Amino acid sequence: MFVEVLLDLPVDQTFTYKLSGYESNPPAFGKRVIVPFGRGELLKTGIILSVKESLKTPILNLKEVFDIPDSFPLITEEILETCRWISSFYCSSLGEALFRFIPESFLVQESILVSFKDKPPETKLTPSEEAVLNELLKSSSKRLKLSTLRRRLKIKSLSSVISNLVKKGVVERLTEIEGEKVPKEVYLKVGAPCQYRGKRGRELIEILSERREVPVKEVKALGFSDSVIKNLVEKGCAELVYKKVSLEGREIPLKDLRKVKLTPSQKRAYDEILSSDLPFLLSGVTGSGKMEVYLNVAREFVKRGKGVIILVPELLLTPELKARVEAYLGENVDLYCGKLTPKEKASVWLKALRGETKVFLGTRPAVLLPVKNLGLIIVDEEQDPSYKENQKPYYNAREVAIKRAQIEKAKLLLVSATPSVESFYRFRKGEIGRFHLKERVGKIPLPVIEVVDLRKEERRGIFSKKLLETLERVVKGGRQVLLYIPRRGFYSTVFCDSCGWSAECKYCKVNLTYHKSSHLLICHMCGRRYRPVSRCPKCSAKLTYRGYGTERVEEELLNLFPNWKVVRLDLDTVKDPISGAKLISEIKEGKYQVIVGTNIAIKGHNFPNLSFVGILLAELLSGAPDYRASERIFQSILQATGRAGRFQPGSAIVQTFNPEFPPIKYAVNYLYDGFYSEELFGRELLGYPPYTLGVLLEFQLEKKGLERELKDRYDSLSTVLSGKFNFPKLSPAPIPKISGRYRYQAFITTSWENHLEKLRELKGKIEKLFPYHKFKCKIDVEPTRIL
DNA sequence: AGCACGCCGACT
DNA sequence: GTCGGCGTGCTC
Repeated sequence: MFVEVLLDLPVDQTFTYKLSGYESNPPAFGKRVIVPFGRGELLKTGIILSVKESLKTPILNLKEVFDIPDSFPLITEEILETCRWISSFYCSSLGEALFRFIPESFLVQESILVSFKDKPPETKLTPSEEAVLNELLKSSSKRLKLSTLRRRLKIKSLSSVISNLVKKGVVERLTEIEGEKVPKEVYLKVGAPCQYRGKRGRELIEILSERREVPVKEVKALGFSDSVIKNLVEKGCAELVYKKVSLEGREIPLKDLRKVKLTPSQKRAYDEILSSDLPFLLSGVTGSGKMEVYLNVAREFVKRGKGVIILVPELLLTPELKARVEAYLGENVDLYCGKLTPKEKASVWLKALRGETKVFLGTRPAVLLPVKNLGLIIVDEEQDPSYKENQKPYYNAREVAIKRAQIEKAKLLLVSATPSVESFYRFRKGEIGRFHLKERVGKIPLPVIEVVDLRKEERRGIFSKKLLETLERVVKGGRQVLLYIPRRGFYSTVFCDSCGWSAECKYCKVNLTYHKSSHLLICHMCGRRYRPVSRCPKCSAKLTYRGYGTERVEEELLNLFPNWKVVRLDLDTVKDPISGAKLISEIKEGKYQVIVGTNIAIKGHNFPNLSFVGILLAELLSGAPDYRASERIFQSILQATGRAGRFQPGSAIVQTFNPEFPPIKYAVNYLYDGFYSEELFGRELLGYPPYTLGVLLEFQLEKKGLERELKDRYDSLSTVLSGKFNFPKLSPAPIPKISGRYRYQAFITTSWENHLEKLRELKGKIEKLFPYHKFKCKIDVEPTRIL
């Protein structure tokens, strides 16, 4: 018998292995296989793509399968097909696409141990060989993992050094599979009847006697400590049961559903979503209750026995959201995101496979969970750029969700207060349905947004007089205020007014950001720190600090109003979800009057007492001067101002030097369709996405002096593919140097016609023209960041 | 991606 | 003369 195996390699190729004697655990599509690979005795984990009784064309030197660890497939045909699309659209290999989603604890981690044979070397050893031997002698077991040696010794071709040592008979290789097989789940059940004195212990016994077996995780979630469990087990009152996870699903009874009454327009949205055959875009102003609508849709699918995936852009939102979703659906919800431990990921993956959990809430990687009977994928905040993965494969989870829903014949629901231009374009073309909720729930009016022209208005520092008056009025009225700035740091740059010099990172050539609290200049690219300077090193004029971040706003505000309670919400104060959640609940309790925050502050939180939002400089919202600048300004203004007055009328002020700029004009007047129409018109005119498909090519030079050659090769690439892609001039990347490597880039575009074929050709040509050891080339299809 | 093989310069 | 640098091609 033969199996065709997919491995985690950057090549578009599968490998065939022979096998015999697997009657008890027959090979099948989707099961894992452990196979030897390469010249050494390296073992790798692969996925079986097909099983064959015989081969049409014989292959020489076939190797034998080492092991088939599972009795069930780990992936589905649909997941594989989605990965096929990911690999062709995002220009990666199939293996790279699939193995990015499979939890790493399912894979063989390390396979070679080196052990010292305790024999004096007969021949002379090279210095590297000596070093390896010394490390082995130091270790107590005289055994080391290859990865440990690599970490400690930093020898480049370590495996050849070891091969030589093996030849010289000093060292031997041992193979060991470390990769966790199916993780075991631990359950607790009642043991021999006994008198237990502790109060908590007796409570636990009572719970256990009601159910046969309870997962230990659940017991801990109920607030029983490790020591209680340990004591009970030691006394024999309870028993631990280790179970290898099986694919038999356990039915979990529905909890009581929370009754939700939809408003008439919410009900219309709900009905349209369910009756439409198309993927659907649910848009609506902030506070219009989009979540109630989509959770009701999800509930309907759960009732029909279907699985649901809800994608959110960031983890910070999820703990609060999980409780809310569970209350709505009366279902257990599992979280899934990159931050889980490998074991947790494996466990959630298996629960999805078994159908034990039906609803999953997660970030990017959750889009390919093997949910049993998948019926619905919801992409909340679909416009969010964090759906784009910035490692290979550079996929956008929203696009993968659309593709997967199509393959699985599942419903797709995009949700956003400020949809992406791409989604609006799809709606215009009739590819997706759309419902727009125009009003807030409870007839609370949208905040009135006032534009302040900074060229005309009287100012005190960074605040206009009008903004200050409003701030005072709102705070005195006992309400909260949010001042929104899209950056962190105190002053964004250190700039000389007389000669134009600015402080930049020596290695990254990016402007440094001054951080007042640590009194340091920090490079946000590589994290290097520098001492601040007070005089310009070029012309020795006194330096002006320009731009502003959250810290400066906080300080200037406290100078004007020393008694106010001000809180900063940015990456510096919200380092992890726990501290973030704490700050957020403090804000909700009314501990602060003013919130000075970056994007973190405006994502999905509802601060009930917040009634005023100030945007200090709308121009900053563009992020970078690329073709998406207008879109980002429009979205940010509506996202930020939408935080105001969720439960009682609120207002907002947008300060700008440029009040006539279309995205500002449309946003402050809530002219959604007007903005998207004008924006689409401009994109079409200039040949930008979504009318074209954009690909960002980024070249990294492995050493200096290759610029000429790179330019020549880029020219020949553009000649070979001239009819297929539109090639601009090659330009230095916005951050031209990262850790000593020079970077160049080009944003090329093409029509959507035959795009997969053209992308395949592009990838092939690039691999030929740009040898990897000289130029690292990143192909980023539909990038979210160009500058 | 790793890894080995093979081909060139600077060292005992 | 050999050690080790990097370029090239293969992995069932």
